[in-house]
Amino acid sequence: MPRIGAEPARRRELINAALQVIGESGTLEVSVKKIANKAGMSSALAFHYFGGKNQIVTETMRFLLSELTENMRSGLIGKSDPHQRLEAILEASFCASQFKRKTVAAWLVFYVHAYSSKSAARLLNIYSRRLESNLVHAYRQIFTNPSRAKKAAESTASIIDGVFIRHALRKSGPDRIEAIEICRSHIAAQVAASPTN
Amino acid sequence: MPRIGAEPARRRELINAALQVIGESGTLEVSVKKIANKAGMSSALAFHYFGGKNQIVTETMRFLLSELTENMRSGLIGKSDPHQRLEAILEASFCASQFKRKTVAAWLVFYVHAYSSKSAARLLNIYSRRLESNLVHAYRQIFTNPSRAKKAAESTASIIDGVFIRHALRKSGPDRIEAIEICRSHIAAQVAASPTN
Amino acid sequence: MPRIGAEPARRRELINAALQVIGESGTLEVSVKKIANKAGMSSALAFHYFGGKNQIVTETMRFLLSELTENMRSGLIGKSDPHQRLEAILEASFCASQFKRKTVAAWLVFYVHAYSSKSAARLLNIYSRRLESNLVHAYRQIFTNPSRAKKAAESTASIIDGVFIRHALRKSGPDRIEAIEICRSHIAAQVAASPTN
Amino acid sequence: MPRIGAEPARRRELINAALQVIGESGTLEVSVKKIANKAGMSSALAFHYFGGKNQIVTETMRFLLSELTENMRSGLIGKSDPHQRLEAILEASFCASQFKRKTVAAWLVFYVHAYSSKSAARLLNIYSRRLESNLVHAYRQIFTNPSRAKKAAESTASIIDGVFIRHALRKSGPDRIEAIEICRSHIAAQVAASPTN
DNA sequence: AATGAATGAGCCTTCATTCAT
DNA sequence: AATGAATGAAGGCTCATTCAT
Repeated sequence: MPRIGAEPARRRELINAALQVIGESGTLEVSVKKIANKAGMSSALAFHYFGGKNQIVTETMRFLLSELTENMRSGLIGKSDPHQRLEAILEASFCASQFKRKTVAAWLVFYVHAYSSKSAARLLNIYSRRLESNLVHAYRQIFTNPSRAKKAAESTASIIDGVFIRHALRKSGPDRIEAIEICRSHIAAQVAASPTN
Repeated sequence: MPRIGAEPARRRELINAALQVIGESGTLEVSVKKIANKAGMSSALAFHYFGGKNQIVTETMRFLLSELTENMRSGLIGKSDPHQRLEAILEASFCASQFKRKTVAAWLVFYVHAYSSKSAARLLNIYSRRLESNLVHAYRQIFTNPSRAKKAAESTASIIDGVFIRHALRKSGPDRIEAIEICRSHIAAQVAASPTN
Repeated sequence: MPRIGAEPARRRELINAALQVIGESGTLEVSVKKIANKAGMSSALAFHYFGGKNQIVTETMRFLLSELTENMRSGLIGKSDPHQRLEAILEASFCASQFKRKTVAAWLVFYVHAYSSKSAARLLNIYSRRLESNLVHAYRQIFTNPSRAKKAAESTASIIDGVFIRHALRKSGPDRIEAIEICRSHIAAQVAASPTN
Repeated sequence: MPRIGAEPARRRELINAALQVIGESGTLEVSVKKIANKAGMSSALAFHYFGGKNQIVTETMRFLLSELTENMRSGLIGKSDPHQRLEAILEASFCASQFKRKTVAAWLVFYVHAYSSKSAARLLNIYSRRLESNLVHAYRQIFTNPSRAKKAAESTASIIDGVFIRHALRKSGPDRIEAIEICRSHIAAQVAASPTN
């Protein structure tokens, strides 16, 4: 997790601007100039700080993921009950600060970008594995069968992603309550369906 | 060199090429020239047939969706048992011909594109509503409570999308058996969890 | 004067279409396709008939000029009085059929085109000399001094062109009555100013 | 390589180059690249400074007109005698610096361009009205009848334009002495023809 | 630290033109 | 006679990137 706070404020402004612009346009096809100008600086300065468009994109993605990771970490602290932990994971995944239309759109853009960008894939992978590990860990305490736990984790990760992507495309903007509810009931169904495992 | 009456064939070739190129690159940022060349023609001809890059993209998307729709339609024909229908929906959603890495990637690209393109959103919407209507219809026969059916449909649609997107990013390429299995078990859990509804 | 009547009707239609399109757009930057389509044929056929865009333009210009020339010729026939002849020249120059906004615009376009096109310059030159010769001939009968006649002719040709161009740019469309009146009074002033010459 | 604070100079160079290129070719169909290269810079820089080809053209036209306007203004300063003023208008209209073949050609091109371009028409209109107002003002002091003055102004403006356009197309290049002489004698004839008005 | 100057590369698109049918 | 197929060339414009100041 890069400590962005330690970087000059200008980098933060730029990352924020990138998030805005990418989120608004739903594309990575945004010019560095547009991002830099939104951050109130010249594009040359953006290059000075980041070295290139790729890096701006990568750092912006890293920032988004690190926020999510931090949310999850802090939400899980001190909770040992698996159900509580699953709930915390949902809360973090759809946390109000991130589950806004523009942010979700940026998320999606990065998600797809990972398909063709190695560095983006790496970043996403780290986050993805952490989420899965948290899920597996929780489900292990619920299902005695490890393979069952693994499957439940995979399935839960899938529905989180699915709900995410579907809500991103809604004109009305995503509704986090509803999103969480869908995932929560998925978890409940999973558990209920295999009571003795 | 000019082949007469070649319009339909040429358009198909172009759409195929677009699918390839977009699927390979995971982006809409591909030049018309690249697509046209892959289809064995000059970019000028591509413009002659489609009128512009947007139309190429739109038509390609339409093609993908129409294939999916057709798969679903033919898979559902003559099945009245709701469980069979749900299974058919899964089969169609992850049908072997479409659930290939490149196709899935193209799918994803279009999916995201719909965020910023009105015509893409419209196309996606039509397909999306059809899927949902099929799901709701099936669940209505399983759950007496209509609201329960609606929720199950939404949840199932979500997990299908989630599994789709997750498998798209796998280096190893998507595994349709596994994908279907995850969704199938989600459906089973839904049903098992609310036996009396 | 090319006998256009002897050419296939298709050429005529094409020339007419070119006149329309050029007159409407006020530019030679119109595609052959647009012209051909306006004439109800494919651009390939236009090429078949004319061999190239340049020829289409040249022939169209030739047509316009030949019409003008014919008007002038028939208007002058049988008139020997110089004042009557000058009046006939004005009538022909601003003849109702040609002095329409679109036609005048096409005229202008060709006029400017002559600056950079040899063939256009040649055509214009022929017409220009004929007009001048007609003017000089008339003025010779009015002014005994040949140099005075030459000057009057040049001056009259100038004001005809000037009135033409100014009326071309009017939003309200050119007004031939007014145009002729200006030229007529110019002629009168010329004559009145040198009564004894 | 970058010169700092070069914007105004660069714009001027570009405008000059545009004038050259347009004047040489007698057409607006000149690529921005050609203009920019003539000005010793890349086309991208031209776009950077002007934003588009249209603006380059418009600014070039504006420059030409402003020069003409300035010539007229300074030529009229301190002159109150109407005949002197008319003479000054002619001098300015055919001032040596502007009445060169290439400049006149550019003028013509812009003139015709005004037919299809709103912004060009606007620019031309401003200049045109100023010229007319100057002419009317002078003739009002010569003719007591205002309608007579108005007609004389219109007629003079016409002959100026006509002489301009005719001289533009001469291979030998325009001859300002002769041009002025024609207009001068037109004015004289006007005045002589209506001595008591 | 910060920016305007500057450009090469590339993209979408149009067009005149040719050719086989 | 007539046209769709096909393309090379060119044009306007954008953009990531570099550099001097």
